[in-house]
Amino acid sequence: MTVMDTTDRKITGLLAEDARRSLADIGERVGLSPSAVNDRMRRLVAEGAIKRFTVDADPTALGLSVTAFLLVALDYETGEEAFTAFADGHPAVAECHHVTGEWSYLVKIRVRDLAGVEAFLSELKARRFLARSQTMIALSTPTERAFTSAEN
Amino acid sequence: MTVMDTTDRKITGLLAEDARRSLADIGERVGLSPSAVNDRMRRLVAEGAIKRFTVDADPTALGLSVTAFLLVALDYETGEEAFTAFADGHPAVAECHHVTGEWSYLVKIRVRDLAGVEAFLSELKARRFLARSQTMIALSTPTERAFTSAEN
DNA sequence: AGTGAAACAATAGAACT
DNA sequence: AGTTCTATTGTTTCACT
Repeated sequence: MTVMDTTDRKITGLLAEDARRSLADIGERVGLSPSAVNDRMRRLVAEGAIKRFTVDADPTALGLSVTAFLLVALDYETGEEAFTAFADGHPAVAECHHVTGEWSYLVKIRVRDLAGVEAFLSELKARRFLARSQTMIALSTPTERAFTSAEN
Repeated sequence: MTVMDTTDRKITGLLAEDARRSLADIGERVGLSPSAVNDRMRRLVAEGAIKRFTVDADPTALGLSVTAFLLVALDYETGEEAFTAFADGHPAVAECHHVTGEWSYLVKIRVRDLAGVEAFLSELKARRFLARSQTMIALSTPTERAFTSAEN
């Protein structure tokens, strides 16, 4: 992957804020013509630096009122691949990270209600993935952004 | 907030997959004219069901190679508001959730390198937010999606 | 709420530096 | 890599149902 220059980063940042900005608008802010911005955007998408154009939807409006995090230690019998394939294919799974420390995986799920959390745990148990697990329900989430700036 | 009907949910889902679809394209898929889709989209944005149009950027391409999760128990002296305000204002913080269980907050950060994790922890310590904490570094993340379907 | 048409704005491509 | 010009495509508004 080619490294992004400052202009690429500005463009990506502007799009992260508002992906409906016109090429002319972005061009003005970064000092390029609309066509040049278009070329760069295509390149960023082709290279995978921009994975996709999407909307930030309020999960609650979609009927997904509960966010929960599961710390899981996999059963020794379980192949990691079987678990990650299951997680990736499951509609409730928003994120699945292989992490350092006491636990193997941190899984973030979004479900309708607490019964949805229970159902998800039951699925994991039924498939014998779990050696042990710990569940944290999000009571509130003061911050949740798709984009993190690179100022650090 | 008005409840979303099936068409609204379809539109939101289509936009989450690809926010650059034309009104005509979306209209065909949901059985409406471009104008009607436009009306609904405006309403969804106005109501906050669609929070914004954005891009899903690869953090690595932006120079943020490390994702880490911090479980934090706040110091008794710390006001929760002071902590959430700090987290929300910090550029490294991608998510901050108030959670049930042994820990008060789960914080997801994205930083350049491991030194960035250490720097963030130092900041928390310097501000005397921490009673105790636990850090998990993401070794790999098999799944990370902005959008979770409502099929559960 | 939705349609269809016309006016307007944005994007994509070509020719060129 | 970038610019400008233009054809094509997409969006917005409005009168009407």
